[in-house]
Amino acid sequence: MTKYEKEIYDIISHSYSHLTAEQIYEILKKKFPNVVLATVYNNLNKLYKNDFIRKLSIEGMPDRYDRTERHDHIVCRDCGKLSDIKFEDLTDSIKRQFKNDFLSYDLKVFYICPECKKKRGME
Amino acid sequence: MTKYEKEIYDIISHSYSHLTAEQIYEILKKKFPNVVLATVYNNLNKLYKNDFIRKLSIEGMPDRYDRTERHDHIVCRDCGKLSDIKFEDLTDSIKRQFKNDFLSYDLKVFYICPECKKKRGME
DNA sequence: ACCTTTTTTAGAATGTTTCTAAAATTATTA
DNA sequence: TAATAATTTTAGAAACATTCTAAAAAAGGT
Repeated sequence: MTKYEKEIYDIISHSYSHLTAEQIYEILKKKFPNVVLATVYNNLNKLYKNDFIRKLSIEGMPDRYDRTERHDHIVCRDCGKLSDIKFEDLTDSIKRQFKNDFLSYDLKVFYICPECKKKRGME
Repeated sequence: MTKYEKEIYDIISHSYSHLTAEQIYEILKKKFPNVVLATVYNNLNKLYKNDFIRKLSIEGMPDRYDRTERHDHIVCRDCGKLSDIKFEDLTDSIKRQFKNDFLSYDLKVFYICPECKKKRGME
């Protein structure tokens, strides 16, 4: 792992906030003021390809990067707010159906977060 | 529902191929040569907000639109190819955990499709 | 030290999606 | 039905995220 790859990996694996490339870049700049956004993307892609990090695509927002430790997500359908949840582990069940022939899975539960419920006027 | 909203809804609900906005636009143009891509986006957003269609965000590809009928997806981690699968229904299970307070969920299973396996040289 | 490979940089380019303001259409009301 | 209001569509610009390209810098190997 190169310097930046390691740094970016550390940022993601110690964060619980599903950072965007831009946010990672901002964090990295504090320590390495000369680093460039393309470097962040390069290393994110490399880390993702090698399964060191997860990549989350939420409809209508930039991609977010996450630690690989098994957990699921709940997403507000109105504002896109993303939080961690831990739902039952489906690995074995999926393995059974696909005869081990899968890498990972991604479960997203959609809801309306309390703030957006207020906005919508549905208490 | 307006004319285009209805047309777009029909295209999506009769298709099993997870169309992009661009693809829907191309289909629509055959019947309405003057329609414009922004109209497609407007109506897709409206349909999505009102829960008439699903929206699928796959890492590194344009959003895709899908019928709401319950089913899941399997995605090739290398090329992004998307196919329908039907995994056990998790609705009740999630309902139990979230006390009915959720709208829907989205399960994506990642794998390497046969073509990409060949490319990678892993038969 | 020299050559090779990999990584980073800088900035342009690409692709998707949203935005804006005007025009067209549809619905409402008098 | 004419007048007005509200909604939808258009056209094109703009925004935003991400990738690409070529050169420079850094790291690795002999």
